[in-house]
Amino acid sequence: MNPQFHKGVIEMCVLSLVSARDRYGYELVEAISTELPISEGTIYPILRRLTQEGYFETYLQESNEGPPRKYYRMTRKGRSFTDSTAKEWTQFAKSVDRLLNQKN
Amino acid sequence: MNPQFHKGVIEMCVLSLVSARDRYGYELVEAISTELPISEGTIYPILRRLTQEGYFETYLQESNEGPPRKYYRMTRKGRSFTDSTAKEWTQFAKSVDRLLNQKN
DNA sequence: AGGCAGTACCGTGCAATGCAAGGTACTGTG
DNA sequence: CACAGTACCTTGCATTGCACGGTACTGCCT
Repeated sequence: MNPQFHKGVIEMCVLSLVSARDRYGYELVEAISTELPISEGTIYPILRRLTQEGYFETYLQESNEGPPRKYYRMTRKGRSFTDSTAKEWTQFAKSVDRLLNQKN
Repeated sequence: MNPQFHKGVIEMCVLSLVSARDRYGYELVEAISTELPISEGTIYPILRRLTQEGYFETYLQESNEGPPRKYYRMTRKGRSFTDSTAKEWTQFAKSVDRLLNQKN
C-alpha cells in the first residue's frame, strides 16, 4: 500500500470513529488496523493535535485489562470539522476517479 | 480541499494520464487543474522523478504556441507500475469508505 | 518598436505528516 | 516471577506538495 495515500486520511478516520462514540487510542489503532496498516506512533500524535485544536476532550477511565485508558470525546467544533472533512474527501475521491478514467 | 489528501495521488494521476497518451508537463497541469487545485511546482518534480525511475521516456517537440514541449512517453515498466498503483488506490478508497461508515 | 499575456520549462526551501524505533507501566497467566 | 497483552507516550527521518522565483519563446495590441 502506497503510504503516501494515508496522508490526512488517517486523521479523518480518527475523527469519524470518535464521532460515532468515545474511543481510546489503542482501540483506534486496532480499529483502523483492520483496514489499513498503521502503527501507534501515527495515532497518538494525531490525537494530541486534534485535542489541542479543540476537536476532542479527554477523560481517563480505569481498565481491568491494563493501564487506564484515555478516552476521546468529540466536541461540537470537532463534529463540524469532521463533517466538512468527510465531504471534502468524498469530493476529492470523485475528482480522482474522473482523472483516472479520463481516456484522452 | 485538504492538501494532504493529494500526497501520492497526484503522482498516480500523472501516471494515469500519460498512460492514456503522451503528454507534456504544462498540459498535465491544465488537465489535473480541472479537478484538483495544483501548481506547476508540483508536476515538474514528479515528472523528473518518474523519468529517473524509468517509468517515462521523454522527447522534445516544437510548438507554434511557445517554447518546445517536453513530451513524456510511458515505458513498459511504467505501465505495470501504473496498474498496480491504481489497484492500490481502489483498494485504499474502499478501506477508507468502510472506516467512515463504521457506526460502532 | 515595445510591452504584455500566454505558453512552457525548471529549481529551491518549507511545512505537514506517517512511521519506525524506542521507552514506560499496569494486569493476569503459566 | 517472567512474559504476553494492553495502553500510554516521544523523537527523528523520509516523502511530497506547494509557494515562490526564475528563464525563454510566440503572437497580438498599441
